Amino acid sequence: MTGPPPAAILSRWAREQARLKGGVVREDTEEWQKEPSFAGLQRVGGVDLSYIKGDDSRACASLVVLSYPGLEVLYEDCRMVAVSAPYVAGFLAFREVPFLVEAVQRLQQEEPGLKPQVLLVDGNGLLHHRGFGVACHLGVLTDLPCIGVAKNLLQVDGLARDELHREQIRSLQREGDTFPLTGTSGSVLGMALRSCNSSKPLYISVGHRVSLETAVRLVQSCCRYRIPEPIRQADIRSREYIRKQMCSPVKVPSSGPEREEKAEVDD
DNA sequence: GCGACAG
DNA sequence: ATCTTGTCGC
Repeated sequence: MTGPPPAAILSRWAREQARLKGGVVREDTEEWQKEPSFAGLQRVGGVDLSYIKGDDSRACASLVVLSYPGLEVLYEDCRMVAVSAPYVAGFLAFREVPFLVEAVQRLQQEEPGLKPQVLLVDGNGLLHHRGFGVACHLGVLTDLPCIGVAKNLLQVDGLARDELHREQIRSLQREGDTFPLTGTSGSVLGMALRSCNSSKPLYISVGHRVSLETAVRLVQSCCRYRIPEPIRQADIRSREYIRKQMCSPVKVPSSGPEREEKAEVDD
């Protein structure tokens, strides 16, 4: 039984986003953001969740912090989590954000000195049905500068994967080339970025406390491959964590060769 | 009404 | 997100 959630649930979620939306800041708020080469920026974070093929209840949430501009991993946190909310386009935050907030809180408590100065988030920020994607959601809840990095275009406000869009993608010749994602409403919701020699661009949008211009430049400067290193490392580590877990011994609760020393608690 | 729809 | 091997190229 994997049907779409009741409209009432989605409505409640939408209201929750509307409540939080007032907290989004779309301008640069840190000094390093105003420096030509981001002088003063030393740590960039990345978050991601990886799922198990046949299991829609568990996933691995990971948070990594990389040095900047060296892009070496300084901190890693992978943890199995019990996902409850289903995946519904436009409501990704409700599925993934709780575990990411927990990871950020753990980091603040255990290694406060490694707190990232900016976080790259898998998904969109302002480029969203209600102008409040997962990158905004996480940004408001943690008050960390956040940037939305999506691998596919979310079709919203007239934006579509149509022939015009494909033509615009073809126009991105060199890495670093971009074109604005302007909705029917007239506002620029994000930017398509050719982050490397891949014909497939990244879709960058403001999450929290970062301007779109800074977001694009920063993501570009974190790319060794198409996916910016912080997100790529979080992705690699979370799927590796799951791969190992699937090779580990299976625990069977009520059967098995040896189950005799168990002191059964009967009423 | 139907289809499209980040991860 | 995940299912999936080799393979062509720098």
